[in-house]
Amino acid sequence: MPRSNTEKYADMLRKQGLKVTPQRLELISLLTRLKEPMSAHEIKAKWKQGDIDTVTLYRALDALVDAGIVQRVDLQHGHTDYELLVPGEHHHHLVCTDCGTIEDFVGCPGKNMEKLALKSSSQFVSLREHSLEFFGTCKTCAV
Amino acid sequence: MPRSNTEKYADMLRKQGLKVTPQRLELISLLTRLKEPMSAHEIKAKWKQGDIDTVTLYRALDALVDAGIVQRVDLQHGHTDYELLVPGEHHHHLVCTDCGTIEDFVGCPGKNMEKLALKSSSQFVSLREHSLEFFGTCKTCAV
DNA sequence: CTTGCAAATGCAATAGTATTGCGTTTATAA
DNA sequence: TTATAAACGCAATACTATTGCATTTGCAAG
Repeated sequence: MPRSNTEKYADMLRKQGLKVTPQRLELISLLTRLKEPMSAHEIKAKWKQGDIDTVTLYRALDALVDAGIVQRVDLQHGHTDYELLVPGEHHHHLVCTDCGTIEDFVGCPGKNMEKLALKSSSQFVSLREHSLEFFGTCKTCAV
Repeated sequence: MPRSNTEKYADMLRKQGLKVTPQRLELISLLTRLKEPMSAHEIKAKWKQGDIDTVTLYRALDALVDAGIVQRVDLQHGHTDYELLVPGEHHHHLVCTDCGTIEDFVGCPGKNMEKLALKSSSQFVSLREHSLEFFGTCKTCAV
C-alpha cells in the first residue's frame, strides 16, 4: 500500500478515535489489494507479518466496520465476509451459485428503494442501510 | 393449523418427493403461526410435541428450503433465520437496529432490479434470487 | 393388511464461526 | 519521557451448524 494511501486510512482511524496499529493497517492493506469480500478465516490465511490472533482480527474488523471503513457482506456462504468500503461508492454483488464467482453491481437505486420501503412502512421512520445481493449463474457455468 | 392447510403443505411435500412427517408438519405449523423469521434455536424452543433433535430440525429446514416452502433470511443477527415462503408473494424486511422490530416490505421491484443488475454485468447470464433487507429505526425507538 | 426399503430421525461426536475475560503490550497525548 | 486508555494475545468457551451411523418410519407395491 503506497504511503499516501496508508496515511489516508490512518487519518480515518484517528478521526474515529481509534489507534493506528500495524494489525489494522495490514488488515486494510489486505482488503485493498484483494478487492473481493473475504471471510475472517481467509484474511487470517493471507496474513503476511507473522500471524494475527483470531480475536484481534475479529476485533479489528469490528472496529473498522464501526468506523465505516469496512462493511460486512452475506453471500450465503455460512459466514460473514468483509470488504473495504469505498467512500461514496456503494455497491452490491452478483454471486454465481455454481462456482462462487463474484461480480460487483454498482448501479443500485439505493435511495429510491429506501424511499419506497419507507413509504410502504407503517412502523419505520428512517432507514440507514440495506443489504442486496443477487444469486444466479455466470457465463462459464451456464453450459 | 386447519386440516385443509395441512393437506396443502403435505401435498407440496409429496410433490417434491419428500415424506410427510410429524416433524415437518409441526415445523410448517410453527412458521405459519409465528409469521416472523425465526432462528433454528427459537423454533426448537417453541416446539410443542415433546422435543425435536437439532440435527433433524436443520435437516427439515434444509428440505423445506429446497422444496421452496421456506426461505432463509439474514437479518444480521449472526445466524440464519427462516420463514414460510408464501407462493407468488415475495417480500423483504425492515429491521430496527435498536429493538429488533421487523416489518415486511412487499413492494420490491425484484424483476426490474435483476434486469438492471444483469444489464450492468459482464459475467452473468441469469439471476434466480436476491436478498434485500433494510436496516433503520422504528417509530418507538426514534425518540 | 402386510411387508420391504429408501427416507427420515435421533444420538454422539465434531467442525466452524465468533466472543469473553484477563494479563500484557503499545499508541499517543500530556 | 511518561502515564494511561486502547489494543493485543492467549486460553477458555459459547453458539451455529454438520457428519456418520444405527434405528425408526412413511408409504408404495404386493
